[in-house]
Amino acid sequence: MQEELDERKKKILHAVIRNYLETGEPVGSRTISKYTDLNLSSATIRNEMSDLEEMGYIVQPHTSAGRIPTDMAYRLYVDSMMEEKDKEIEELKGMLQRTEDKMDKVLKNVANLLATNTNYATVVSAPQIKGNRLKFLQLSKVDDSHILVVIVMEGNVIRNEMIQIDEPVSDENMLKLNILLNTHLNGLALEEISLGRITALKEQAGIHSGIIGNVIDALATAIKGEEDLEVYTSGANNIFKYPELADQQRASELIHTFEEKKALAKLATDKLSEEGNTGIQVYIGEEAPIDSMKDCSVVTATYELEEGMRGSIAIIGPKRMDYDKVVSSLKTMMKELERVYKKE
Amino acid sequence: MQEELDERKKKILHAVIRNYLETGEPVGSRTISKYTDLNLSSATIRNEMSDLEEMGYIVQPHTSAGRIPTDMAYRLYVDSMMEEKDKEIEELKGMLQRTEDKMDKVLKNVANLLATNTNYATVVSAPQIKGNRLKFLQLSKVDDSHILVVIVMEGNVIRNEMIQIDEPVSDENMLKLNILLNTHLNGLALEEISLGRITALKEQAGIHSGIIGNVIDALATAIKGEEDLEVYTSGANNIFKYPELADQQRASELIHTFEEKKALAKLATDKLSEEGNTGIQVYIGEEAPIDSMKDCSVVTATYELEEGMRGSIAIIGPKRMDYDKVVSSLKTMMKELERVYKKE
DNA sequence: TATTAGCACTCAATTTATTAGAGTGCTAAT
DNA sequence: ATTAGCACTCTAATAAATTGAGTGCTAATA
Repeated sequence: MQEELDERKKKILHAVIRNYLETGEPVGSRTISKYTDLNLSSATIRNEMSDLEEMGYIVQPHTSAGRIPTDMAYRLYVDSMMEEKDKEIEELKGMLQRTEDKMDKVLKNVANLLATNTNYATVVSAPQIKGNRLKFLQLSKVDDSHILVVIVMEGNVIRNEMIQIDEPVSDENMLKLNILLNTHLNGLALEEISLGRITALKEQAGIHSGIIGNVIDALATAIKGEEDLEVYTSGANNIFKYPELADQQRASELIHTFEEKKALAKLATDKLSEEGNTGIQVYIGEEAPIDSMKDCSVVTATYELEEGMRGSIAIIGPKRMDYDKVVSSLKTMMKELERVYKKE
Repeated sequence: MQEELDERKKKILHAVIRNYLETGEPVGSRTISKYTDLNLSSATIRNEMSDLEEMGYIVQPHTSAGRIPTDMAYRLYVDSMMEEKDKEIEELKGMLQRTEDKMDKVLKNVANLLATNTNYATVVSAPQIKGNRLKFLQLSKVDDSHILVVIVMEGNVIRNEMIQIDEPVSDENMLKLNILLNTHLNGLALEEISLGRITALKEQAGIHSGIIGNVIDALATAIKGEEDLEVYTSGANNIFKYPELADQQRASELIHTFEEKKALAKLATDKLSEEGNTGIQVYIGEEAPIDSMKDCSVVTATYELEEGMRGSIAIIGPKRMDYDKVVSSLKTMMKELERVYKKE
């Protein structure tokens, strides 16, 4: 299909897209003829548009209507026509400044900021830990039948697990257990905790060897829990601002997807694992890996807090989303996020 | 206004309500005349309905339409006409059986179950701790500039806080700090940690008195964090199943409320603090304390896991919700929840 | 040869008119 | 007290008419 577009066609296509982004209505030849600085009559534009349609960049929803851009046109637009406009989003900067240091609050905040700033729905996934190495363990006696296991992993991710025990453990023994476990397990990744090691540990634990098993289980569930990914969403109701998404069927599905969050997690991690890609991805319509988003565009970005701690942000809106703004918002936010977070 | 309703009027009103619950359409006199076992002609019904309208129990959306119940009628229905029908919901039982022991997972699960079972939107608020007494503290050295504070409160609620320190602390000193803090603070509620106590602690801490301040701060934020209430939602998209709620305006507002969760938390705790009320509350229309729910009914229930650990569940649907089912679902769920949770 | 004015034609969307039907209130008969 | 019967009302559904934005094509123009 598409031969190269000459300069004029590009300009016209650009005008059609921009106009459609603003209005959400099909764009007619007369509009373009007035809108652009090309000074061409509507008839000429019509001819050109006819060509563009043939090439697959625009379509008519019905015979006597204006044109709307196809996914292909958006793709072209996103790939080549995008101009940065950082200025508008400078305001975002510094808004993160005085936030708490609790990661979940920060991320929730990021989602909110982006959602209100862009008027699209936003998804932020918490960073995943790559290696999942154990930094240290801390057992504490809660009461005679419960022990609290605090697990600190690399990147200072902390998990708590409560384990039940049959008979009380003396304070000295608690101390011994702590030392025993830490000397043997610290610095290990989950995969490295072999059955052999566990048996060795148990032998050394003497009377309380049963507890070792419990601790290992706790460790496993904690690390596993770490894997099923926190996701923060905001601005889901923004979809109602775009008629093409707001009808019941679609809205219901989208809201459901947002509530479920599972599919979103997938979306977030999808490109995340790929090679050193800190870039920005744009999925247009069917390109998105989620069914309910067939009529949306999704822009995702990957951020990295420290080596191995990477999460992602996705912004979901109608296909006619303001790609420029979204992309630069994301860029600013990511820079800001990394800056704030790395300094502490 | 309302004088007492005679038996027949009650029956007719009941029929109107039930019918409207099912269909969502205004109910005409003929329908009632066939539907009930009263064997009255439509004309008679008409007369009675005219009376009921005058009394404020039903209204006509327009002159030549059937009648729909007013909030007052729903109120009457809920207060006096409700029959239990536990059977249908037996299936709910046991579904909680094999869940994990992580509170948040369980509650999320409860929300899901109720939402799918009732087809209404569901909100579950995590239990709040009444006294906020400190069970014990545990300081652990993470690295030379960070100490992890693990805070265990009554009811085995656990919080982690990371504090920064200027100079490294030796292992012995860590141990001393731990003992010092625990001997002085255990069993205290936040309000009881006076400035006097803090100063005394600092004196005894010697070189590391600065850390004491940090720990107290950590304690404060942890307990404060405990206060701003976790809320789990599910089935928000159920509102699209009821045309009277599904129009853009309303849907958008509702979804927003659901996403925000703040207002919901309010809703949940609203009646919670009141006297030993383990009962079920029904808010109809304007009765609800949330603006966006003017056209909804809200049924809330309070559950108690152990002394002082109380949370609440709310189910939100159209005014014509199936009150019977919702109430008995809630009852079953609450029993189940308390049973499962109290046994461990 | 590229551009443009002009015009007939198309088709969704809006408006207007028409009809159908559900439901009421009232009256007179039972 | 109840009910059959009928005129009346008003929404909702359907059909018909109108509007208007936009197109494609052709012939004139630069």
